[in-house]
This record gives sequence, C-alpha cells and structure tokens, in this order.
Amino acid sequence: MTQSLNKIKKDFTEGLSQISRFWGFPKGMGAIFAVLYLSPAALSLDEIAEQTGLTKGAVSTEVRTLARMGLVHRSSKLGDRKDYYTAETDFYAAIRSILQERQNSEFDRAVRSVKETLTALEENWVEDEEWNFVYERVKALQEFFDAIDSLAKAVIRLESLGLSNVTKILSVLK
Amino acid sequence: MTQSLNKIKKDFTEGLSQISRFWGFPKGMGAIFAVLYLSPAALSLDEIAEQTGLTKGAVSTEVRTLARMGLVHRSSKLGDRKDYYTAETDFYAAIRSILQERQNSEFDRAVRSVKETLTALEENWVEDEEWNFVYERVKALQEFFDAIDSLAKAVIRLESLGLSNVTKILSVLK
DNA sequence: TATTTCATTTAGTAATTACTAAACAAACAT
DNA sequence: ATGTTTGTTTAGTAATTACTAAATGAAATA
Repeated sequence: MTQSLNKIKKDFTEGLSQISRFWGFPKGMGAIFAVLYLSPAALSLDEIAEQTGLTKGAVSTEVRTLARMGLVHRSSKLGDRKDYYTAETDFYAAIRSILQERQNSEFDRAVRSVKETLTALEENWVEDEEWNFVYERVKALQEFFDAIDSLAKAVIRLESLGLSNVTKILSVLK
Repeated sequence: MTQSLNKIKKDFTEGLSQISRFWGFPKGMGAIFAVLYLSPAALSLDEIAEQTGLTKGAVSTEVRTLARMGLVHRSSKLGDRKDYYTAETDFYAAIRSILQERQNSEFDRAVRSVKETLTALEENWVEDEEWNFVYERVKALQEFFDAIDSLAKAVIRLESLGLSNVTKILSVLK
C-alpha cells in the first residue's frame, strides 16, 4: 500500500488534533501546530488557514495562544508585511514555557485558594474534632501542591530537559 | 473576620472545582472529590448529591470515573445496601493510578498514530528533500513521546512518589 | 488622502459537554 | 409475588466552547 506524502501529513495532523483535544485544548490548535511542524518554510496566517481548513480569524486567535505557550514563533520577513509562523522543535523548551505560563494562570489562582482555606481555618480555630480533621486534610493537600510546584519550578530552571536529564531521573527512580 | 466551618468547606470545594475544570475535567468532579475529601465518614450517593447540589444520576456517573482514576474508593457496610465513597488521601498513589488509566486511553491511541505515521513514511520512501524533512520531524516527535512514556512508566512503578523521591529528583535536576 | 493588504475583534452559530429528570433494573424485605 | 430502596441508564436540556463570517483596525503604499 502506498500513500502520498500529503495523505500521510493529513493523518499526522489528525493525530495531533486528537492529542490536543485530549489535553483539553481545541483540536484546531493541534492541527495548526502539526501543519507548522511539518512545514519546512514559515507559514502565513492565510496559508495556515488554508491547510487546516479553519478561518483566518480562528487561526489568528489560536496561533496567538500557541505563541504564548512557546509552541510556535512569530517572525516577519522584511519587505513583507505578513506575519510568519514556525513551530518550536525543542519540546522540552516548550514544556518549560507552558509550565511558566501556568504560573500566572487560573490554576495558580485555584491552588492559592487552598492556601487561603488553610489560613481561614487557622483564623477560626476551635477545639473540635471536625475542625482538626478538616485542617489536617487541607494541610496535606496544600503540601502536595507545594511539592508539585517545586517540581515544576525545577523543570523551568533547567536549560534543557534533554534525554540526558530524563535518563538521570529514571535512574534515580529505579 | 470569622467564618463558619461550613463556609470554609464550601470555598474549598469551589477551589477544587476550578482546579478540576482547569485539568479538563467537569467541575462537578472536583466538587465531589472535595466533599468526600473533607468528610470524616464515607458518604452515600445521595449524601454526595445533596452536598454538591448535583443530581444522583450525575454523581453516579462521575463518581464512577473518579473511582476508575483511583481518586475515590467505593465501600459498603453490611446490612446496608447503599454504596459508600471515600476519597483517596495518598495523592501520589492517585497520580500513578491516573497515569495507568491513561495508558489505554484515547491519548495512547493518538500517540500510536504518530508511530504509524512514521512507518507509513518508511513504506513510502522517496529520495526527496521534503520527505527527508518530514521524516526527521516526525521521528523527533516520536522520540519525545517515548521519553514522556518511559517517565510515566517509571512513576507508575514507584510504590510511593513520596517527598523523599521528589527531593531526590530535585537534587538530580539541580 | 485614498487604497490595498494584512491582523484582530466582534457578534452570532454550530458542536460539544455537563447536567437533569425520569424511567429502569437489581437487590432486598415483607 | 409486591413494594421499597438503592444504583444506573437514557433521552432531553442547559451551558460551554470552538468556530465562522463579517466588520474593524492598523500599517503601508500609491
């Protein structure tokens, strides 16, 4: 069975779309990244729109959030007022970038609310079995989030979470 | 400012709901977990429904997927035909469980499709600059997924991703 | 200044996802 | 059996999210 390169590219794009959806991102986002990732040349908004089947408007907004995540980069050629986009190929860099993005996100706000619960509890202390129970539980959760947080921060600090680092981690976890 | 324990619990539940949403889960799921997590006693479906404001039907289905993820546990008291649910308090165990769940998930299917793209490319080899380019890129992505995968598998194998392991990892990444 | 060429925003629609209410099924008690 | 008490499924609705088409804005050129 022989397939054209275009068909293969399309399947690949499909696959990335699903992965994108799985992580809670719009599937269009995965498609955009896939198209850029497989393109040797930087692409303009319209080219991306054409190749993904999305509207220019949709591509405009989604490519922006991709850029914020560090998964694509915007560039411009002189004497040409279109913007051009390329895919980040260093995925480890992308992960760091995403983690960083999440620092100031809705997620962090929510995590902070757990800490607030904790102080609210302390300010309303009562000698009470239920109080104790709730306090211990909330505290445990907060500590867990802290552990996650320091892990994330450590990853952010790495210049490269290259294969070498991954294998290092694996050996520790052995 | 003094607040009742109930108000505090409610705020906490709210917070977990948002975290749940952030990770792409229904917010009701976070609420259910929160209620169970703060309850000293195991709760029945109806009790959960009442405390979260959801319907019994909704709780029934969501609590089931929570159980599949290992975040809650179902138990039953003899002489009582209700089911009772408790929250998993070992979050590291829960993480492992979730990772395991994901192994056979939609995500894995999608990741496999990347591998398939690769073999499709190999079966359709042409001496061609574009072919080469696409091949290299897809291969790089596939290797990245493999790295992630082995990390996940390593975590699954751990009996406990306790603080000690986390600090170990942190020291390696230093 | 008017025109062209692009990107962004907006207002509305389509598609998806979370949820409800009610029917159903299973297990038990009488 | 018959009625109760529970959990599950289903069919439909509400809410959310992804997207489109068209208007707007901005920057450059003529």
